[in-house]
Amino acid sequence: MSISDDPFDLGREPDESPSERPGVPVRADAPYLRALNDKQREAVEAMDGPVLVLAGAGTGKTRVLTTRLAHILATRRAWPGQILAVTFTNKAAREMRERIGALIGGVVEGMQWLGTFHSLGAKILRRHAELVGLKSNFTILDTDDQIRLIKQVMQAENIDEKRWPARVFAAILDRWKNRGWSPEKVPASEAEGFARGRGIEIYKLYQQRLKTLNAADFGDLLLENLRLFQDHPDVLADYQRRFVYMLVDEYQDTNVAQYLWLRLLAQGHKNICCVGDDDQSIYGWRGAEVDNILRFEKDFPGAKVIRLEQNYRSTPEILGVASGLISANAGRLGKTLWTEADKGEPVTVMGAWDSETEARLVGDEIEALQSKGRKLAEIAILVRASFQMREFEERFLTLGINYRVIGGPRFYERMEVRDALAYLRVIYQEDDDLAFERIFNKPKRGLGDKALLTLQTTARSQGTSLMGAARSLSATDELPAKARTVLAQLVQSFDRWRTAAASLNHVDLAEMVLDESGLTDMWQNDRSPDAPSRLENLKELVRSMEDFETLAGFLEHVSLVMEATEEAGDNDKVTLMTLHAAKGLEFPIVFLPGWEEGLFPSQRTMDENGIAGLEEERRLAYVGLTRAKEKAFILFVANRRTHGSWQSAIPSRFIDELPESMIERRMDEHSGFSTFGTGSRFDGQESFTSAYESPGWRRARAAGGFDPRRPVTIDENAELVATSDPRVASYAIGERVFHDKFGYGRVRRVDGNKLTVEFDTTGEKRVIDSFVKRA
DNA sequence: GTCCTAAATTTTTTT
DNA sequence: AATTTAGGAC
Repeated sequence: MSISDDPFDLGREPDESPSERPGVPVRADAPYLRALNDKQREAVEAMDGPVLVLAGAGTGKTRVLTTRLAHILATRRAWPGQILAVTFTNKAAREMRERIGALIGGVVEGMQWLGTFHSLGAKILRRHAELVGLKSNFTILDTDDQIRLIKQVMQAENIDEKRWPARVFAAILDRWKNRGWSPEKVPASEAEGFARGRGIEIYKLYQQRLKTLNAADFGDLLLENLRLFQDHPDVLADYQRRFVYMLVDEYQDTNVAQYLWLRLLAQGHKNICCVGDDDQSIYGWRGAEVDNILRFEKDFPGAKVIRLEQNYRSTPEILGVASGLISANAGRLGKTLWTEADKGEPVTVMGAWDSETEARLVGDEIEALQSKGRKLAEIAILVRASFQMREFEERFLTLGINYRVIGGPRFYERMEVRDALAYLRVIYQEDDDLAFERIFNKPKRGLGDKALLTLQTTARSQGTSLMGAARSLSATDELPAKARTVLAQLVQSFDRWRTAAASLNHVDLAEMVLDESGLTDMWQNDRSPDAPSRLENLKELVRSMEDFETLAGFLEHVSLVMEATEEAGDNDKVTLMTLHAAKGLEFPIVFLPGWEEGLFPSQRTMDENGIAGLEEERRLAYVGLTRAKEKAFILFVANRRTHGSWQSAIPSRFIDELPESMIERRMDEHSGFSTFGTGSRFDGQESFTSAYESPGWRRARAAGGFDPRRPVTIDENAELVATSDPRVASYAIGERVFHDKFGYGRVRRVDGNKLTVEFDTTGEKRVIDSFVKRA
């Protein structure tokens, strides 16, 4: 086999040593290199040995990553199949694939090792599944399955679920796995807190159950890789040889398990390039260790560290405000972002009376921007927590502003979709008891807890799966005749579907299963108002399967990606999402609402992680600000509703940390603040500050000795709250009303301030009277 | 075994 | 406030 002239030739053995492919000198004026600045270029051309690129927000990180990949390929230092490129999210992986594709064309198809940690971990695990006690078609459990399984284990161990909830243990287990701890490695001190120190025991039993179910959870995708590499050095050596170059995106977000995985794999060629920004580390709650980035030079001796500090995204004002904010953090590697961009507008800080007003202000501002010719697609609203989205949605519906929510409730998590998927999972992998359990009486077949218990006992005594137990039980008389018949029918159906799966394509199979299982009928006969949309979702599920070659591929996608394929049509819409979801994106105009103590920074994070938690929140604020290219708005309110009751709030400490010279403070005149202050913001700087000194807030501070971390519920404000909520006269039964979200409807029942309304489109709902208007 | 009512829980962020 | 879960009645 001779080396082809085409540097992107795919027909190469991936195991060739790099020496067989001498690098081809690339002209210094190669177009893709010319487009880079000096630092970026240095990062692209530093090919040998470990490299750490500290890339500040907006400094062209993705461009460096993709160009570096293209450069490796163009200089023939490695074939596409010899490059491991790993990202944190599916979105990032997709984007990288697209951008490399744009740079080098179809060769990107050969990059079979570009993906998220989890998808690559799963890929490797499937290849060697038998070495860790799994079969290659193992199921990947999601959090829901995981909790159900933990619950079962704990039940069998007679652990009081009330006292020690399974979901709590799931979180602990997740943390352990993120740290790379197998049951033997969990320090005893860690396990003391849960179920009188029986945590490790539960962990072990849980892992045993996973093996019998032929399943792995998210953490296992990496942990089992580590075990595989440790127990089978030959397998590890193979991958070490294979991955000539390694690239890691968002390195600051890696957890210990991922770090160990990378370190093992990098020992071969040692050509590992990690790109990250310690100031954008926002996943500590999920096990990310900023330490990984801080100790890079220690772990990879001789590492070259390159800093990217020229920002191409934002105005000097936005950059200045963001830098000023983040400088309040202590543990940083330290970078100074600079820009050549022209002076822009200051960052606007706005206060509002309550969250409803906040949404109104943003809505008004958006309409103003629109009339200035800005597109809705240029605007994003980034919130700390998804519950904040509701009020914006309602406001936008009223104003007729188109919007899109990123990361809302996920398609594959809907009940009806999960049920359908469970059928497919059982067909594909018969030992998937969790899926079997989910649907063995869905639609209702007259099988219940008793039948399940018998199945489980039989399965355990025979050492088989529930399906196996069902099979043998249909031949004995342990179950009542009726249940036995029904069960036998179910087993028969699955046998039939499995046979069909061999010859039928997976889309037709899914249609057949939906039809014959009775799931479709079940929803067709359902009279509840959301039944039609559930049916529609099932259709959509079948449609989405068409994008995949095989059932296996589809199921893998569902468990690893969890998001439906994006809807077509790039309409002009405002984007509404969480700050976490916004990382890596940019928008000309960004709104950052909800900057109040307790919400942002989040009380819970501070309670759980103290100063470290606070610093992570601050980084989150930094991420939010640096998403903006031209203009950023920060908002806070004096009153926010949590769990139904109004709570007064004080502005986030982050607002005090913004450099005064680059911000503009603006009060909403109808917010109620203006009545406290000496005047509106428009005649001077100090009036705003005096709003902080308003009687309400002064009392708020006095009340709790001013603990800024804990918003105080102030009774003195009660009457003010009441005035913001004008009493609406009660409605009469039969009256026509209008609701922002549900549209027109007719009042059916009145319960104090709660109305039962039959909405024309969405059916009967219970709503609060102040949420509807007379039609 | 199914259906209804009462109570508990939720609001962080996600592979 | 709204949704999910548990328990009890039928």
